[in-house]
Amino acid sequence: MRPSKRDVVLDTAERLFYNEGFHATGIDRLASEAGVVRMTLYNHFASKEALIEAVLERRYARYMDDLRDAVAGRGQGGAIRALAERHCDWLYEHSTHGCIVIKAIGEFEGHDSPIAALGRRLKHRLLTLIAEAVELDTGVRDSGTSEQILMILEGANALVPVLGSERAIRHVHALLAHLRRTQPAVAA
Amino acid sequence: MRPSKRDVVLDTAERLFYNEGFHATGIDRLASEAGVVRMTLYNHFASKEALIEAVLERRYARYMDDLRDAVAGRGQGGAIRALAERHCDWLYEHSTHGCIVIKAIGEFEGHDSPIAALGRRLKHRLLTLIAEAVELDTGVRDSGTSEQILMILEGANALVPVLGSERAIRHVHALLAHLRRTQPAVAA
DNA sequence: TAATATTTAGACAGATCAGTATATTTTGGG
DNA sequence: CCCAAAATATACTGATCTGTCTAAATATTA
Repeated sequence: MRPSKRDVVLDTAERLFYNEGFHATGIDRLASEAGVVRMTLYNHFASKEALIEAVLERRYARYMDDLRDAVAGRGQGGAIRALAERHCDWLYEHSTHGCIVIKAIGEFEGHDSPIAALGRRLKHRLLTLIAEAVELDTGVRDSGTSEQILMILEGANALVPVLGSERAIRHVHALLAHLRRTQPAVAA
Repeated sequence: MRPSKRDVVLDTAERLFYNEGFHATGIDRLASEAGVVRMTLYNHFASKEALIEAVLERRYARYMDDLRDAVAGRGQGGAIRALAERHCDWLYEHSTHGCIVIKAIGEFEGHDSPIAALGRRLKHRLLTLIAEAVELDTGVRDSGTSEQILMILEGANALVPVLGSERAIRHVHALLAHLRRTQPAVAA
């Protein structure tokens, strides 16, 4: 059973939106690259906006499921490291242009678009996931530490296009090591 | 002597590009908001691309001059903190939507546009400035630490639209404190 | 095979996009 | 005041944008 047209459209949209930007990717180009006619696209998605939202939700669900898998099982003293390592894997394999959600917020926050609102919601979900990992790891719910870890991961996302994945990943581990050394509760 | 049309165009372009995005801001809208006719704009800038580049260079020159001013004079054991504090001031006052250079890279890196190349160049210049501050502060040229500081600042930029300026700023100081505590050479 | 759902082809809409040509008016400096 | 530079108004390209309509062709499924 070959993939449904809907999935092909989503795959192509994710690739183009991520690689070339949301405004820069036109519907015609998108449909053409997906090997689909424009009406098929509009048959599955009400508008370009709806398609963008679907892409963001699907990609981020995949990403967060990966993080959850990495954290699962890891009890005290390993959850944070496992989460960070999985994030770095994702960085290396799928995020050579930074974070698609940050890019979406950047392109759409001006007009308080629902896309930007969705982007912020997704980041808050990620923050919740990190907070759960922190609690699992240290036994303490510490929103400050959680937000600092998120900040490190976002810094890495932003710097991938500037420094490359390898250096960004190395610095994630270095900064987390600093966190661990000064906050023994977060130690590995 | 009132500001030249060229400056008015640059000011308006900076505001619109930053608040609403580069692709999302059309030349007509831009000229109209600047109180200028489209031909005046093209009289001063060869193309929209050239205008974007001029905006990025001008804004980032202002930002980096601010950082340089903050570092100047601060010798051993204070340069990094001064730089970070000035960055946070900038965050609070001018960067409520994150960093314009990151946004530009995000919108244009797909087509290896000269705009994205300029963005990366500007970030490398910032990295150089940070490395000089680190050397001034600790006496040692440490590119790893410099890149980690840059990563913290970029993480803060990215999270301003998600967490707000106040929390982003607080976490910059917290993360730098962790750096200082584990690397005594970077101590304040 | 027959009924149904999906996909296609292709034209069309109205808006906006970046950029140009030209002729007129306004402005500022000597 | 005069001249040159700057800014204006206006019309024009040709391309692209998102989104819609309809009718024919193709798949799927019962």
